[in-house]
Amino acid sequence: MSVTIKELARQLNVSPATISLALNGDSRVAEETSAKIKALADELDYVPNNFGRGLQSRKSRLAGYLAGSATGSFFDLIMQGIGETAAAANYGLLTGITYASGKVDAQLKIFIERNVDGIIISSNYSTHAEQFEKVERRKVPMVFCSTRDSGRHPFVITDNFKGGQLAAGHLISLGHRHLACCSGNKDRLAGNLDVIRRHNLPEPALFMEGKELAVILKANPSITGITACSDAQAIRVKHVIEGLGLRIPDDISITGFDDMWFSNIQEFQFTTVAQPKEGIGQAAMQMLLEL
Amino acid sequence: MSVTIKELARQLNVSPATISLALNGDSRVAEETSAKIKALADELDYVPNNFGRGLQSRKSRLAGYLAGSATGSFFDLIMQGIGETAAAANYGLLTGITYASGKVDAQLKIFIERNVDGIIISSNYSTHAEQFEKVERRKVPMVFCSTRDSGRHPFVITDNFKGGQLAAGHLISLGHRHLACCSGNKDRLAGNLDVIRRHNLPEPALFMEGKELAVILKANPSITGITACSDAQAIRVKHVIEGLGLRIPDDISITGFDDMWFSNIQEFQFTTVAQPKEGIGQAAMQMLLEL
DNA sequence: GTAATGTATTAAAACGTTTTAAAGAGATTA
DNA sequence: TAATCTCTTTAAAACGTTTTAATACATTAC
Repeated sequence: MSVTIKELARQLNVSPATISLALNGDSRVAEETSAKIKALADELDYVPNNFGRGLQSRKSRLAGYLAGSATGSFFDLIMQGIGETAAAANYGLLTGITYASGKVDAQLKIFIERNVDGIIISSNYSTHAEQFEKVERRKVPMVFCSTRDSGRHPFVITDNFKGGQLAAGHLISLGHRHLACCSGNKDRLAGNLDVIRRHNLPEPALFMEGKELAVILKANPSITGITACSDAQAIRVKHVIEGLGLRIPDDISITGFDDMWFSNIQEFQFTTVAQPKEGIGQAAMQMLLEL
Repeated sequence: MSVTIKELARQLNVSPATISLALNGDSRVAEETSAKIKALADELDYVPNNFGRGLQSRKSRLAGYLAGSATGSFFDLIMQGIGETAAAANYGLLTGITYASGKVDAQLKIFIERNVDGIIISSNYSTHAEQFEKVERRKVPMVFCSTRDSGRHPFVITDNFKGGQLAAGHLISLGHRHLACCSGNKDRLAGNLDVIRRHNLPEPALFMEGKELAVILKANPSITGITACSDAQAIRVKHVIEGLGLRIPDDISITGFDDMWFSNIQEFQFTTVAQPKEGIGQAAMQMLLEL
């Protein structure tokens, strides 16, 4: 039973309308009255009731974030970025972790029922096209985040091509001439190849997983640099290499691709291409706010 | 401009009250009428407006989760557990990541303004006692999660003593007789000691960080088992050991303590004491629901 | 045939805010 | 003195739901 506008009005012998106007900084209300009202509101720790307010304004000042998983330290930082930007704009962030895709529907329903003003989605459009169309029909703005979408919605993603360029470029600048590249991400690989070709270096060997890599390394001792396509893979690669009796970074250098918070544990001894995950989240939320 | 109860009422030539009762499964409304109403609601994709509803019921069906950080892969799984349980109960989960403690206040305010029905907190009570007292005064239920609190609130934490017993017990069962134990967590260390003494084994060496450990290991070659007090530390310990020319697990075994999702990457070659983080989150949310 | 009981529906109020149009009080101008 | 203007305040309606007490009608009991 918290204090309401009516209560303030009663205590100050003034109408509820005046209270509302004053607290919203409307210039029509006299300086003196306004000051009195704000003082009392402060004293009684008045907090506007979002139900009443929302009913009128049709805005919940709530955003939803739908992610497949909270773990893997990828989405979490993105979420942190989103949350930060949301909070700065006085928005609450409703999160839906749908590690099982059967829950997408349920989560979206929860979002809709709470009248979220917009939704950020880190999940493929196509996988849940039907559900997302339902959201569209309700005219709830959506922004896709670190996923490409149907083309109808704004989205924010990492520039993987550039990331690939950075990774290969780093190894080349260390003096490596012959590389092995993970072919797991098309754009990153394209970035790798672009730089390698610009430097007129030999075509890199391509691999997908550890076993394959071991074979390649044995057959091509000239390979001294490896671009993994995630940090998790970099760790596996490191293990394979050590298993072959080679040392890092003396014999071979590795680059990862920033998907984990722990890649800055220096003991891992590999360089990673940073993804500005918080920045991605911030950008996504900013976009949403502008809709 | 979505469809409202009034619209349904208009189309069916029935009063809004009847619609409300029918959709809430009140037994007073006739079977036939109820069926008709539900059918139309379905067809028009009616979703009750939470503002109107909340205004009346004073319930938002929203819970808040306040955590210091989304990263480190500790809170994220807890959050997942909370979110899962919340969703199952048709609750939305509002998350506040306050990596900078200056934001605790702002986040709590956002929660309060959205009329959350309860808050789960993974943060020390004492650090923000003043803010939490404000929440208490508003009679918003709080549950503390993986943190001990003032004593006035329910809380859920891992049984660290038992975890310590498990870690030391595991090493002993592998045949290790002389251990080094991390003294970073009081309860876990007590668990370690308890098991060691029960087995009448020599007192373990205590350490806090890597450098210290290196000295200890050089001085005590009989030490072959190490209990680290987190997985992150286990990795650092591993690096120290390898730096001394010892091999894992041939020469020395390590146990970690589950704080990261990646401890199941088998290349790390250490055993970790699992914390049921999702379970912790689920339990916390369950508690909150019961308040 | 009247009264008591039961069933299905509804009118109206309430929840807390914002907004619009109007009212009231002075001051200024015609 | 009346008409106009400015400045401040307010009454009332609206937003969408739930709930309470009332109503209308049919059935059963006496």
